[in-house]
Amino acid sequence: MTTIKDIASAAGVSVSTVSHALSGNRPISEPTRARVLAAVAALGYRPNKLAQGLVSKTTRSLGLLVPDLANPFFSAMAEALEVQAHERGYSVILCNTNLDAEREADYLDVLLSRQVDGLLYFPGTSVPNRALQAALEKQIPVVVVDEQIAHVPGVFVDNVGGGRQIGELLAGLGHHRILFLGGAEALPTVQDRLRGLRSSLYSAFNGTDTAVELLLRFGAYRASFGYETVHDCAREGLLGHAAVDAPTAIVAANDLIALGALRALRELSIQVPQECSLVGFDGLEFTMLTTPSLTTVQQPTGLIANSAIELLIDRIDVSLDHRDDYPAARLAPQVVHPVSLVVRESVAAAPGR
Amino acid sequence: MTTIKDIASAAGVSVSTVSHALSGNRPISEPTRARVLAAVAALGYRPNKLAQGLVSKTTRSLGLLVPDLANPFFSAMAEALEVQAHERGYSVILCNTNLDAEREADYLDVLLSRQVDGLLYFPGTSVPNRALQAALEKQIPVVVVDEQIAHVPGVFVDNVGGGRQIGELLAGLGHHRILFLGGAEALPTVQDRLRGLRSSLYSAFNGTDTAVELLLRFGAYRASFGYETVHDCAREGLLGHAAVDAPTAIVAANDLIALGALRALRELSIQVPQECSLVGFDGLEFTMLTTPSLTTVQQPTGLIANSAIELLIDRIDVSLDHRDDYPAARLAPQVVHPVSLVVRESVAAAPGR
DNA sequence: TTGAAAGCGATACCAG
DNA sequence: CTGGTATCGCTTTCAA
Repeated sequence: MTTIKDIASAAGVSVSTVSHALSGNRPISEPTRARVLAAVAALGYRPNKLAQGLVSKTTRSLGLLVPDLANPFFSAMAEALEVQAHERGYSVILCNTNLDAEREADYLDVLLSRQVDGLLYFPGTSVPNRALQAALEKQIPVVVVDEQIAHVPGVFVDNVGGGRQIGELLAGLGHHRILFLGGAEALPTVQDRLRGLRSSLYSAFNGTDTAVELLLRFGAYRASFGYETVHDCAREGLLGHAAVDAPTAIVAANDLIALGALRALRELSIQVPQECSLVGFDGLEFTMLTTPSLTTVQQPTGLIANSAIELLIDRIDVSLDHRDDYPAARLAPQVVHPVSLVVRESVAAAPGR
Repeated sequence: MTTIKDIASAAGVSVSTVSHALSGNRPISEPTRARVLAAVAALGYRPNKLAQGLVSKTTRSLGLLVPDLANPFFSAMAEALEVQAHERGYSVILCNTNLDAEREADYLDVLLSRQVDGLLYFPGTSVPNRALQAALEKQIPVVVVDEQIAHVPGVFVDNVGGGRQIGELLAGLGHHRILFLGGAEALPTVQDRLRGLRSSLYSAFNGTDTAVELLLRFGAYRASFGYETVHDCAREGLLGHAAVDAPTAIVAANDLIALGALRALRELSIQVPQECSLVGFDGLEFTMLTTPSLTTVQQPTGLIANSAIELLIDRIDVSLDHRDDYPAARLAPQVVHPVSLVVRESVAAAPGR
């Protein structure tokens, strides 16, 4: 392994000269710099980031805490975040928390001991995040992605607005009996999407003689939840051809749930969208490939990643500059991105209208 | 930030004692160790991995070079690999190469300067991997995942066998005109799957008066390729109700391609499986949720990840022990996992038989 | 414009 | 069983 000393002797200069020639932190005469650069190229020198980090107190690395890469939304976000980070010269340490508080705490330890400059944190769960709190106490820059947490900088989408758009679409088509398949009940994203849906439905039918009926089921952001719940509902007589007053539309809190529901509806021979409309959330790629293709709310993953990295790196820079009076700079900016409804085949007018 | 010195003074011992009390590298009297541990707990001390790595020449970190996390197979593998690595005390640095040789080289630089102990490498592309060669020359332990590369340790599946199982299933159902939708033509995984398919078809129909007709199309491991190619074929009169001697089955080189193909077939009103059977490869979760559900070859992602991490860590240990006579230990073990065909709704007997 | 030397936070060797 | 100290590879004053 070739070190800065090797370069120094090869170029016939001191190590400080080499260091400065490479960092540009002080003027170096052109001939000297050329000799250094030549030696670097000749010996294939690569500065040791560990040593650099040890003295500079900064590693240009970020920790990415994500609940579950098997969820395509998270893997899309992970990809986008990593690409953005790399463009700005940061490396990403990947951590699969599996929604497990113990694992989270564990990872936080590892990341801190690896001296990461900042944390990208996906809550994904509704339990009060001890790990997140610990990180904040350690004064390490954190950006929460995909969820709003008070007093913590974050990037997320207008989930209420997304829910509202769904509601407006469905109300306009005459749907007023709707089954909502949520993820975990306590999840803010689930609650927000539901809130938007509910409010737009109520205001749409306000003053008319049709009553809004919103049937709620909660579970998890997984296809199996959608699949099983639809079958459960059928078994309970809430859904199916024999059911009276069955919902005419199903709104899933994310695309995975919708996918599971779609499969179950097919098994129950319930025609989508003729007998029952179906809407997802996230805008995953596969939603355009299902049969029927899925109406969904598109999340701008690239933009989210963009703002998240920007926010985080800004905070890192701030905390570097104001190492002492850090609390003074303690703003908690929140970036909200709009979402857009993508209407596809899975939605039609309510039957009998 | 609290350092080992702080612990030493807090516990009233020397730094070496603290170090050894924590590492267990030499006997420490019980009372002393207790005092050290108490101080550690009290001050929330976490050893700085940078400093540790600088002296110990090992960082317990791995680089994961993956072409594209948007592909669910890769994200499933990434998740499994990271979980395994974490269980063994290793952190994973995520790198999205996007099949771009320049990015790969770039990442390799970063990873080397970060002193990773080893590399998990997904080729994903067929171009001769300069980055991989460079890594090998640097003597850094590498394990190639998902593809066999001569003289490089690797973990992959029996793609030929998977192709053969597909061929046997289809031949048994009377399919002898088959459209194969490959990924990139030069990809070994694509070639192997095709080879297995072809050989089993030929041997099944050998000696009969039915001729095997295998139509080949190559493109990329993406849904859009499957979608567009099926439409192209229809436009060319190779597929569709008007086509004479249209293939009775489509074999896609992976599940994404199959998903795209399924959608296109639906748009062409070609019934799957009554008019055309469809088979994928990878065994992604969504394949059981499509309509019809997809027959596919299941890859054991967990097992693959397991062997890959094991292989890599073994090699790391070896290269640590034999730092000098390393080439002597230069075996290139290759682990092959079997795959299993999962038969679902998308396959039926060839029409008219 | 350049060099010498003091650390960064840990490990491990050498004494005692 | 414990303590001092050189060292890892680099950045960064401080002097020249």
